Amino acid sequence: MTKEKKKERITSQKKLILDYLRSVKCHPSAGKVFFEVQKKLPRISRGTVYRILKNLKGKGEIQEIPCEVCRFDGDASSHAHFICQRCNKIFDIFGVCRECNILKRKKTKVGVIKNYQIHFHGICKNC
Amino acid sequence: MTKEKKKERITSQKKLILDYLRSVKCHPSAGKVFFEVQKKLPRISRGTVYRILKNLKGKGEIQEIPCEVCRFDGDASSHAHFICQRCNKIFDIFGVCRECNILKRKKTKVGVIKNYQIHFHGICKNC
DNA sequence: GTGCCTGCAAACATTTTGCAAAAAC
DNA sequence: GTTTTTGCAAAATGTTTGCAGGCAC
Repeated sequence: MTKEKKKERITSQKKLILDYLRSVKCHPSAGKVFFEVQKKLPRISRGTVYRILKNLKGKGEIQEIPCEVCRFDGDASSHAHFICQRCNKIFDIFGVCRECNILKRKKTKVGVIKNYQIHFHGICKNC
Repeated sequence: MTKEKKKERITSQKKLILDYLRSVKCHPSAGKVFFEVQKKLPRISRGTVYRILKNLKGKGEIQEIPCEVCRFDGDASSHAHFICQRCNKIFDIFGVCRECNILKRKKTKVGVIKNYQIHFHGICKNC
């Protein structure tokens, strides 16, 4: 009863940001998203980008990768990331952790797990 | 030859911060570290805390847990963290991922893994 | 005494917010 | 027409940095 207040609207800004994140293999920061999206929508503002990213993350459509400065991934599935300590590039690694997938959605001693993230740190093959 | 320039000094600030992180079970943010350490060393500055935390992390003596706002853990071993989405508390989970331990220090397609972090997100038993 | 480390304060980067105007429905 | 969303700019937050003086060695 207290929920059906507002219904969300589809705007060009939202579509553009989600399309951008889905289309790109890199893992851009909020600033990078703003910079790229601005090319197509010059009047978009930084605040809007932050609001939309937060909104998409809240709906589980994208995921946030917290590192030095947060990065975003258009693929919201639970996969691992390899973060290069030298160049800061982020690579996807799929199918790494069977045990974590088993734990997911189970009760642990500390609480109920909804999601997980794995970050590997090291030096990438280009560096 | 290019390395042996400076030799590091042991200061009361460094000792205090490391002792604090090692003695505490919570996973404090930089701000919290400053606040707590300030109780014993009223003249310490925020800049010093940030510098020392970065230094300790660089030496692998502590680890940084990147989430909304970075948190630190006096235990630098590769163990998992459970982060409550409601109260933001962080819990340690040990011995979770055998597969990740095997991957560690091995070459993968993307590069050499030195370390990893696993973050579980969910609702803790208190919430 | 030498040179690294600290305290301070200012600078910087990133993210959030209030509000009026614009856009979606 | 109503209500959500945006753009703007200011503010809040978190972190880094330059420099002079202090402290470890």
